[in-house]
Amino acid sequence: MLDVQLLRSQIETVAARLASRGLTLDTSTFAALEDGRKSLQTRTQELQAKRNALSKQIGMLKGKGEDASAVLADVARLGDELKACEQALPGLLEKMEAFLLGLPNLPHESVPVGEDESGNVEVRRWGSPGSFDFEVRDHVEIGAGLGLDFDTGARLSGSRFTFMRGKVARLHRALAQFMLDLQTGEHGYTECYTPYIVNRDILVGTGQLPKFRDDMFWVLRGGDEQAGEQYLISTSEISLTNSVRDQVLPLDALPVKLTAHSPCFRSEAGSAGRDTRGMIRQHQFDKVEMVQIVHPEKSYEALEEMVGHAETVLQRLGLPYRVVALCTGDMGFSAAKTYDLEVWLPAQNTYREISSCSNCEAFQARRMQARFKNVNGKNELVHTLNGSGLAVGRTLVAVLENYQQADGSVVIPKALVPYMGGIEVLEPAL
RNA sequence: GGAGAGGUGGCAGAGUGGUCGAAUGUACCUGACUCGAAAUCAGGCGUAGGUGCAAGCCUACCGUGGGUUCGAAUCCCACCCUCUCCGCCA
Repeated sequence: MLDVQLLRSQIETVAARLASRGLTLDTSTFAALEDGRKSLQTRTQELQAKRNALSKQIGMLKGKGEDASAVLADVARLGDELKACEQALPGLLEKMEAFLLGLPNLPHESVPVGEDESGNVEVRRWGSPGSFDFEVRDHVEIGAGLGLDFDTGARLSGSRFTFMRGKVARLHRALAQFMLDLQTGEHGYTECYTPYIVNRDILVGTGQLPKFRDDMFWVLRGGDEQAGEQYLISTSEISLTNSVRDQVLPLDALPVKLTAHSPCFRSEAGSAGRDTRGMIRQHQFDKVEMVQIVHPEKSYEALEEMVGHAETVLQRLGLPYRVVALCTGDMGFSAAKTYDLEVWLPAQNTYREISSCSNCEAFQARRMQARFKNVNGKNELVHTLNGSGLAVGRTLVAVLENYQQADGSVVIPKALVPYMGGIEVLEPAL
């Protein structure tokens, strides 16, 4: 959420910065809401102050045993207008809140301006795509003999679900374990296990709600028709970041660095027809997520660091990738700046997103009321960052495709061998 | 699921309709005393929001949401959470 003070004082600047994201700020709606809010709120508070003062008088008079009927009559005169104000104000404040909750974050000044992904800027490349002296197969073909079973996934749950058995299932687990060990053991993140089902407010905190409800899976508790719905997390960023909501952290607690391996559930509304083959785009996938809660002055430093943490995973696995700075038009709702990591997929002959690292600045912190005590002893909003380290399913795809052999086997990257119980090559069963 | 107890400021803990945003203790900060510290003494010390150049003034907040009342931490209703015991259960 943007700082409402900023909108009040510099609406044109805000509008210009949002325009770079392709969003037209409805300044007249804001102005109308703000005018209404200001007059109604000040009037309400004025009447409340009068009522409180008169009520105190009544208390004093009655305490002394004197007649209070005159004051009582004064208070009664406030009645109707006060009641009307107190009834109208919450609705107006909610409208204002809803307006603010629907606005995306302001892009950082260093973000390249662009309309869509074609405006993204490649920052660097690592590794070079391998050459194959045979026709490369995609992960669907390679995986078929290794236990990667899309038919069963579809039979159980429909499209965009995958069933894995045997060696591929183990490889999938090995990848997650390896990533988690790396981020906790070498990069200083605290391993977490979080709920996968969360309350509505939690999604408002990180920005999935109210605007992107269609992207979520939501659930109802058995037997209780009255209970509100809860949501399956679409990333553990949600539960990790919200772990500091409504908190005032001591200065020396920063930075908080958290990581978790979790499933992620996404309805992929609006993605019909995209990446329908294979496990690039699934309704359920695993991810090792990194989250940092940092001092506002350190957040851009932390972003660079976090990108490095994600890159390390790809480097240890020997997977070629590039780092891309997303442009204003391609960034996510909550982000002020985002780097994507794109891994080389030989079967697609292109780089595909495998990690996304974002600095959300105070955007989420303001929604969550996540603060720290600054050097002056004042409460100040933290900055939050999140990044994938990495998406496990897509990493599995990348390993299968980049390490495939002519005979259909797949060499296990050295870093994973210990996690595979010493297995160095996956041989197809068929 | 059943029975009971409870949710008040960083913590502890009072407050049962009227100058209560809340006693008191403790922690913390500032000052005094001290060579320094401890002890002691004095003062300060919640959050969000509105308004104002500012000092300040004002509003809301005692688990959450409603209600009664001129006035609610206090009374009423619903819900949530925590703890204890029992049942069930991976």
